[in-house]
Amino acid sequence: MSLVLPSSGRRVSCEQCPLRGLPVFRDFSPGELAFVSSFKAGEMTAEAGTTILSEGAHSAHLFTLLSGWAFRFKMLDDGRRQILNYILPGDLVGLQGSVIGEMEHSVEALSPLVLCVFQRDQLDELFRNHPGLGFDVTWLAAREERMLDDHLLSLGRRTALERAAYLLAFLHERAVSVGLNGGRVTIPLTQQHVADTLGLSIVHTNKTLRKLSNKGLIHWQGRSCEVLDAVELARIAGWEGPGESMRPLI
Amino acid sequence: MSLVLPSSGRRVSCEQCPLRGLPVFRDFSPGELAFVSSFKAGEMTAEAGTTILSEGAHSAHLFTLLSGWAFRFKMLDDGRRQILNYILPGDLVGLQGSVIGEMEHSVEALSPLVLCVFQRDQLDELFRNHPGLGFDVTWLAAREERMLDDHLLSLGRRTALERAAYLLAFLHERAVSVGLNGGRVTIPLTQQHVADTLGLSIVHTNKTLRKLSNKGLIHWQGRSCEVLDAVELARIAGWEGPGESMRPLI
DNA sequence: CGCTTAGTTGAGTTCGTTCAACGACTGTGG
DNA sequence: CCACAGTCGTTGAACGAACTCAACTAAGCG
Repeated sequence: MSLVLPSSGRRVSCEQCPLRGLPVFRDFSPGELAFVSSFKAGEMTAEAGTTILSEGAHSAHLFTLLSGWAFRFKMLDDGRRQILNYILPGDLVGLQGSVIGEMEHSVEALSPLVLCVFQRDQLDELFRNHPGLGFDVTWLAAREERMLDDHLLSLGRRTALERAAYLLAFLHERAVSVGLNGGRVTIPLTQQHVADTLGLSIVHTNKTLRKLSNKGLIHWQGRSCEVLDAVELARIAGWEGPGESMRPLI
Repeated sequence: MSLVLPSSGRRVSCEQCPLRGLPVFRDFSPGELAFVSSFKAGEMTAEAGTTILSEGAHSAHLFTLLSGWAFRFKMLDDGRRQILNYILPGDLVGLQGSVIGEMEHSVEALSPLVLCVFQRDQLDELFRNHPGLGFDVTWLAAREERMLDDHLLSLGRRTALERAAYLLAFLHERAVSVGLNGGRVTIPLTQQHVADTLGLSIVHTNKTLRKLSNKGLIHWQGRSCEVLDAVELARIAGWEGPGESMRPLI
């Protein structure tokens, strides 16, 4: 479980960023792109299982995930864990900590990661010289807020089966939007992660996933889940989908 | 249940704003204050029970709550309701809708409200001409995100009693921070609101609140709850508190 | 005075939990 | 190469927390 610290060597230039070409991300002006490029201090890689940021830390960095899957979580004193949201390519990581100060949640890698590293103290400059990008940061924060609203609705008012269906439809949709569908979508997590996301015990999570499996909607194997019928999952959950158009990529 | 639309008449000037003097709100520069003042298009009042913003709407306005209590919520098709968060004086209302476009939740008044009204399309100007205020908007979005993280932890991993204790300690703390403590703190909500916040049935909510009542931690009467021992409530919930210093007021 | 809303309480049921045991798979060291 | 431990997933059985149903009180309001 090693974590490679910010390297000066840059492998992916912002102009050539493989994410930027995706249809979900809005076009940036040359000026914006140049600033983001200069904002980028380097790259960081991390193995699966690594903790990227921990609760209580005052990180000097802000990240954008380039590739891989990660998740944010909080814990109670006695060890109970709640996964708050998942992080996919194109997502900002550590904004809360960068803006307010101390982190109040931790971030862990589900798969090997590559992250773009930004200096927290250059965020002021971003707001000062590129108001459009400042607005974009707010936009991304509002998007995260929306996802959390959806999760709250799920935890508070959906049954176990509906919750599981929602989560998998949600992750499927996000994966597809960033092009992680080589024919099929495979989500790299364990049933323990699902349990800690849905607020269920691991035993009942297993039985619930089995029901979805028996209906032919998902296929669980090893440490990952393949979504076979996202439309039916969304229908079971009564989930409308993200209703989201294009978004910025910083 | 009438809702008084934006009036040109301004009763409270930003410079004289009764909230601005509170110790939780950071000082603004004269320039910032002048801009916020010009940003303010008017005021709006609403009676308890009024819906301020509804899911699916494209509101041309953004608000800051001046006085009163409100809440954000979402509903499933069959009527199940989840309260997402509460809105207290000094909070921005409708930011998600203003930034992304369509509202994906509704907002309802718990008590009579007074709101400052801003024009959504002047938000660009705010980011362009006052980067510090732009940063502040992001700061407030990150703060909301934090509260939602806490709520998720609660719904996912706390017992009914812990959840209730957390909610009341949380609301108490927020009320105190904006000076709503005339000796004691009284929260204007019904047990149905508590149930829809905690993800519990109304019957079980009643029995849970009764336990807190029997311990002498709260006093329920009429359509409101008085918090008697916020420290013990926080201890039961295992809640650290908001860990929050000063914040901006827009 | 009847009507509505909010809160209360008991009884029985259901959903999700804990406890326990087991199989499949992976990596590791002798 | 095998023995072993560790992780992950699976299933049954018993238990408990939270649910639904139902009935009732108290307060507010026309």
